[in-house]
Amino acid sequence: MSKLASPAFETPSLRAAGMRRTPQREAILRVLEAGDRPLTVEEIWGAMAAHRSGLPTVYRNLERFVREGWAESMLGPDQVMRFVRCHSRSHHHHLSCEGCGRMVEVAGCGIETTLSAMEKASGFTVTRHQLHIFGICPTCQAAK
Amino acid sequence: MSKLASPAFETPSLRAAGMRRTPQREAILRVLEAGDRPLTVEEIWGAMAAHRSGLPTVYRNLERFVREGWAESMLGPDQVMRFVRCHSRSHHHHLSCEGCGRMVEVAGCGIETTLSAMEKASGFTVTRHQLHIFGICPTCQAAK
DNA sequence: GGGCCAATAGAGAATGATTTTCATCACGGG
DNA sequence: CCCGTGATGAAAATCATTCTCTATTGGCCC
Repeated sequence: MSKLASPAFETPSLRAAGMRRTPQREAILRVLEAGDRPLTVEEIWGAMAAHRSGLPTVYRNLERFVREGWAESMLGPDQVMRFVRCHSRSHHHHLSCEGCGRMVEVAGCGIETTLSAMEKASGFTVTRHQLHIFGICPTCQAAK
Repeated sequence: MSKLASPAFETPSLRAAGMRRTPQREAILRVLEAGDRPLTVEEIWGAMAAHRSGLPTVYRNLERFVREGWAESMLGPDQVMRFVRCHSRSHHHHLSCEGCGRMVEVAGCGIETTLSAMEKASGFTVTRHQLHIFGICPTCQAAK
């Protein structure tokens, strides 16, 4: 436990992605990491306490993280944009609770066959898809 | 073919939905009906030529139409909100071309089994889902 | 370890889509 | 044909997001 203690939660690879390692970026990632539900820009900004930065910086970086596939943005039923950290960069979908907003990531995707059927029927070449699933989480079901 | 000729394209049922039948509403629906791709509010507004109305009216009515399930809103990759007429009020999904923006509606949905698998795995009770599929339409594929 | 340069952050203003306000208007039941 | 209520229009207000421009700073090089 010397002063050489490892950086614990080493940021994925800001560097590897060609980005400089700044305290703001690490703070944003940390906040996203801690959130168990999609967060608005203001929520993320407000949670950055120590490293409070300018909103433009939050916007700029979130945009970049989304581009890198580290986070995903989604427009909820309330028309507000929210961001979540993608724990997996491989194919997955999000399942969010209409009660508390909490969200879980569902690995994989079982709709490939559906998609290929659609391709055949329409003549389109499918390039990508977004699937957002809404429901009530176990906790909210119990609270009901 | 008397002067009693049916109102041709009778609006779905503005009245039945508790809405008054106004020229603005009919114009908006007509524009949506004619569009073969998601349209922005400004595009819809601009296409209302004869019945030019105020932008707030377009917004108000689109919101209502979406609520009634007659249209659907979607945020494209360019972050602009667009609206499409749902030809079917039954379950369906949209497949849009990343080349020209044209969109087709795919009847049905083959992901029920996937969803129920997710329900079991997560403990959530799934209430609804959104699936947006992107691809290249036959025309754009040929043009390539 | 210090210096350099491009990348990045900050502040504040600008932008622009969407919404609100409120007075006027018109659909449609009686 | 009249009235009450819901709808529209015009203009202003909102407010999230973006832009501009300058000051910082990360981190590769020597």
